[in-house]
Amino acid sequence: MLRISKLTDYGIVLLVRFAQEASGTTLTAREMSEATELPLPVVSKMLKSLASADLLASQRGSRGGYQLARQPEAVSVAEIIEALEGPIALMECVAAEGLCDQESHCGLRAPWQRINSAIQTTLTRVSLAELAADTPPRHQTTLAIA
Amino acid sequence: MLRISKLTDYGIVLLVRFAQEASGTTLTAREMSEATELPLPVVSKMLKSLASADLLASQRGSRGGYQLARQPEAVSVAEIIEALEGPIALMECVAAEGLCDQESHCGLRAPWQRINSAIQTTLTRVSLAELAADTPPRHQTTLAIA
DNA sequence: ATTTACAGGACTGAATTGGTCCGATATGTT
DNA sequence: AACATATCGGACCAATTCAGTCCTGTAAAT
Repeated sequence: MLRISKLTDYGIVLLVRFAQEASGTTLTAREMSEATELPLPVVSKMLKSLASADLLASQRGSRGGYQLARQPEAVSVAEIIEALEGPIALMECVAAEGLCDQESHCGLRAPWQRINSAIQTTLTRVSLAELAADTPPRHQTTLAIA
Repeated sequence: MLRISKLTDYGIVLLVRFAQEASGTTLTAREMSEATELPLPVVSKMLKSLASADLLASQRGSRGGYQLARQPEAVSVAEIIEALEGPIALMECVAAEGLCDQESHCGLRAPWQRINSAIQTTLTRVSLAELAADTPPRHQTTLAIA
C-alpha cells in the first residue's frame, strides 16, 4: 500500500495544528489531544518523539508544553517522516549499501535509487506551512448526528 | 520508512527478469527461482499473484510456465505496485473517502491527495522496460568468498 | 498413465504497529 | 516546603501485517 504509519500521520496532524497557531504558541499534550480528538497517550507519545527529533521545543513543569522549534515554512514533510520513521527508502537496499544480500546479483539498486530520490524530492518540496495553509480553518462546521 | 513490501520487491525483480528475455519467452517457476536465487515457494507465490493481476500470462501443464502479458514498455512500476499491494496511498484517507473517522475535523485530506498523486505520477512514468535496461547484464562478475 | 506445472488456498512464525501505562524529573504556585 | 502540572524515557501488550511454507486440485503434454 506504500503508506506511512498511522503514528506518523498523527505526528503530522499535531504539527499542522501547531503551525496554525500564532508563532511561538505553547500547547500542552492535553490541549492537543482535545484539539485533535486523539487519545491523550498517543498524543503524548508523539509529541515526545517530535520533541526529541527537534521539531518541537518542549518546556517542562507547570506552564509547560510544546511549541514549534522552527517556522513552519522551514520544515518539510520529508523531514517529519524521516524523523518519525527513519530514512525514506522504498526498500532496504536504497537506505544503505550492503543491507540486501541479493545486492550482488540483483542490479535494481541504481534505478530504485533514482525513483526513490524523486519521491524524496517531492516530499521535501512540501512544507508544514503549505500543509497548514491548505487545511480549512478549525471551527466546527457540522456536528456528528446522533 | 515508507517502503514497499519485500514480496512486492520480489515480484518486480521477477518481472524485470522476464523483461530481459526475448519477447514472448516462457519460463517456469523453477527456472525463475534459480535465476533470481529466491526460494521456489516464494517465487511460485509471486508468479501466481502476477498472473492473476494479468501482468504475466500463464500456461499450465508440462511445457507450461509464465511469460510477460504485455511489452515491458507498457507496464509501469505504479501498476505493478498497485497489482501487488493495492492502491498507492500514503494513508487511508487518500485511498477512498470515509475510511478515516477523523475526516470531518482533520482537513489534511486535500493536501495529502496532491502529494500522493505526485508520487503516483512518478511511479507511473517509470516503465518495466526502463528498470530492465538500467539493470546490468546478468553474468556473474564476482563470487562470494568463503 | 505419468509427469510437469500452474491455481488457489490455508496456515504459521516473526516482526511491526498501534496504543497504554508508569515512575522519574522539572517547574511554577501557594 | 509542599503541591500541582507537565514533560521524559521507558517498558509493555494486543493486534495486525508480513514473509514464507505447504498442500490439494487441475490442466496439458508425452
